[in-house]
Amino acid sequence: MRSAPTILHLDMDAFYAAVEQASKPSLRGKPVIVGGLGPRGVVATASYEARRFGVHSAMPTAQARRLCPNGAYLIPRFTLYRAVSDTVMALLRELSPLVEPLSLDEAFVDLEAGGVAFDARTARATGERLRADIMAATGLSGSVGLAGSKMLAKIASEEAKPAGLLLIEPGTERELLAPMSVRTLPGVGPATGEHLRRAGITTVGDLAEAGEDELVRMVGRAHGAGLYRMALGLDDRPVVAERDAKSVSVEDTFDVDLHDRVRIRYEVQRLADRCVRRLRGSGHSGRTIVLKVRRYDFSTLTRSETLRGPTDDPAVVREAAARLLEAVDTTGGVRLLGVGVTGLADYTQEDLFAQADALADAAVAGDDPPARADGTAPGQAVREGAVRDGAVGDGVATGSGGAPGPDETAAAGAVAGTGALASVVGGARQPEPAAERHWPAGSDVRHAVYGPGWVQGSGVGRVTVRFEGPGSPPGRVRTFRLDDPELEPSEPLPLVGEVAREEEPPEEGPRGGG
DNA sequence: TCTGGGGTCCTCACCCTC
DNA sequence: TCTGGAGGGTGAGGACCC
Repeated sequence: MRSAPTILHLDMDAFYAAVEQASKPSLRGKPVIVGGLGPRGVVATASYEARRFGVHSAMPTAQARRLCPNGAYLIPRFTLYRAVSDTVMALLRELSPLVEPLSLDEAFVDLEAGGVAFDARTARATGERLRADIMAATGLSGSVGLAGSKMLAKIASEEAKPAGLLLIEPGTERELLAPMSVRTLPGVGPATGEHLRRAGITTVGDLAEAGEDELVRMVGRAHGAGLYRMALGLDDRPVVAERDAKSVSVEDTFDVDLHDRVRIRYEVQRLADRCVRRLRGSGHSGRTIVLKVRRYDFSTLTRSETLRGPTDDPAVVREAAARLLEAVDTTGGVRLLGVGVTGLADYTQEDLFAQADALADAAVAGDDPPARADGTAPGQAVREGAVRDGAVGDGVATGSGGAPGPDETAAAGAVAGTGALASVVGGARQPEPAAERHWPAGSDVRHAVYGPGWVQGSGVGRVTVRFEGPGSPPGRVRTFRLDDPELEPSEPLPLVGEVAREEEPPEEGPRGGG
């Protein structure tokens, strides 16, 4: 615990939704919900306007739609969020070399290590300047908490929301914390909160009064001791700039439960490949392979297998995942499958995917994907978008605000999400000749005549586009055929500063175009 | 129409070795 | 040779976070 408030916690306000409002002028001041749009999607972020209707993070999107039927429901655009986040993190690194990002929209900064704050006054001035700099650079607001420890700085930024700054003077912690709910403390979620409530402990003050022994008895050694220290306002965790990843995993929730064992095996193989791609992308190999299965009743089980040594060989991970699957009863249906690797080590081998592809090309008939549950030809809808970009929600953002198109309906029983499609016929990928293009709500597009815009909704063979950008006034809406050749997916426009370069040919969009 | 995705950390059970 | 405890590795699951 430091004697000066030199730990800063920044939390961007309703980040994803705020970025969407900044880039889509017609949504400013309106309820915006970003998340999975499929039947099993959940809300990632809701704008403050949407929160007034009771919509919040982690709520099923279907429930959000009932509470706020007139909100704008958009898929997440992680490429843009990452770019904005990079800008914000760069501003934080100007304050100190010790910056610990927690996510795209949150970070701790050790101001003392940057030599910019030694007392409350300079810390506060630094925080205010940071908020102004972020607003100037991105057009977005963030909340700042300042305190002598990470826990208190985080609590302070939460209390300061939205668009505020709160400094907790060292020495006032216990008094400040005492009346707060136990749920304020990091690590106290619904289960622990309920556990404590049943014992009559509802505030941080109650926690401190209960004593360490009692808390350890109730919630376990590590958690109990940690809770007691936090209740006293004690937290000496340092700000850590770099953290090593401990595991890599991918998972998909399916719009409709899978029952066909052959299909389930096939999905596990695909997930294993995606997982290894990500593993290799991060420069790691790993020793323990984990299979995750969530069944029709939402019960979740994991099975794992530890190898003799670390691997990043897709064939090895595929085989291990397949072995693990054999030990799992999937009767009744499966709503989610996941494959992960833990026990990471720092190395990768040669491009084993290229080798595997070469082998597959040489023996085309050897590894046919299974027939789809709806009876269509094997492998007609293999999602490529997910492989290219492991974005959250890729597997769940099926709906697009309107009625599902024919392809969506056809795929519903087989493939969650209908991103860019490619054919795999007899093992060789071919272009999808007749695939209907998919326009997820919120995605960026460019029209040859009307310029840049975003998809407001699609369905019944039509896509509705609003033509506007971050710097423009609210734009007009136009409707096109789904296969309009003048409409293309495009990259997001920057929020502030750099003027969009007109008429530069758009690169292949993150969701492809078929 | 309930409940995503990618993580971390902790606890407990079980097995094996010393 | 048998037994019991300590401790590490492994596997499974729960809770939590953003």
